[in-house]
Amino acid sequence: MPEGHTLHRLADELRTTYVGRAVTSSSPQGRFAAEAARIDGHVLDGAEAWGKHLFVSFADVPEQAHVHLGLYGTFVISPGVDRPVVGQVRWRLEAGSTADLRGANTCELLTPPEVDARIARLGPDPLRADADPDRAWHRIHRSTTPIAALLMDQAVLGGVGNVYRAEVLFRNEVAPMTAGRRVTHKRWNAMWADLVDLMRDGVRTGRIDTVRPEHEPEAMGRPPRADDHGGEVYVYRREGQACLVCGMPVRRRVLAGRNLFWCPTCQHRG
DNA sequence: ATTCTATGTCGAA
DNA sequence: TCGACCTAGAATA
Repeated sequence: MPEGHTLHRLADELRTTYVGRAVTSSSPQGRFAAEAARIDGHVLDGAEAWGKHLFVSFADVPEQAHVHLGLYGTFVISPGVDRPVVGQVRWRLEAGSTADLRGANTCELLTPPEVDARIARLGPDPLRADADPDRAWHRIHRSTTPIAALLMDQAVLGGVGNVYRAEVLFRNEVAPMTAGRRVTHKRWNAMWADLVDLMRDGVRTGRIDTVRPEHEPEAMGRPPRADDHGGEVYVYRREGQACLVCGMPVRRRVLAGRNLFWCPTCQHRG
């Protein structure tokens, strides 16, 4: 479930579990074997997320491990060591606990300049205290690209994925195909503040929950739903189902190769 | 047994 | 805009 909150949560978990400890590093699957061996036995001294990218550093190893989970990668930490390898484990870290990386789009060692270059290509990340929303605004307010596409562009904003994109547009009543230049500065600031709240909540809970209390099914006199993607949402993957606010069927279209979900009635603003 | 799908990104056409 | 790629579980046959 990799949007930015997943990576920040993972960085926190890696620090808590391993910082200051010498780790065993291996690549059971083999595709990260030479790199894993360079790390083996070194003390993990940092883990940090920038958008959907994770960087892990080790004492006396100049390079950092750079991980991107892609669409379906996972990095799962379990108690204990010497656990049986299940499936394709690209990278395994062990020190009291075992962290198994599977299905990652990217797992590589980068030199410090390469790390800096990778981070420099990312827009501001709502989960980072040093993020500047005006950097994103600068790109948005001069663009003819739909705001729904701009939100997904990692050079505009770091860490927002398909769920947060759909949900922040709904919560701010913004029509997804509105050109960036038609979005007001005030509305952008509200969307940014909303992303900060939603994504921080996501880091805390490990889920994406965006439904306000007054729209919870119980509050609306309906039975609770069980979304299968780890959270309660207004529109994401709810095509054809009734909007939780107005009851109109939620719509779907493909935009830039990704499914976009929205309520045509509630989302009317630019 | 095979196909499909997924909260992502890149590069070729 | 499209296919390729990383993997596993669900859906379909």
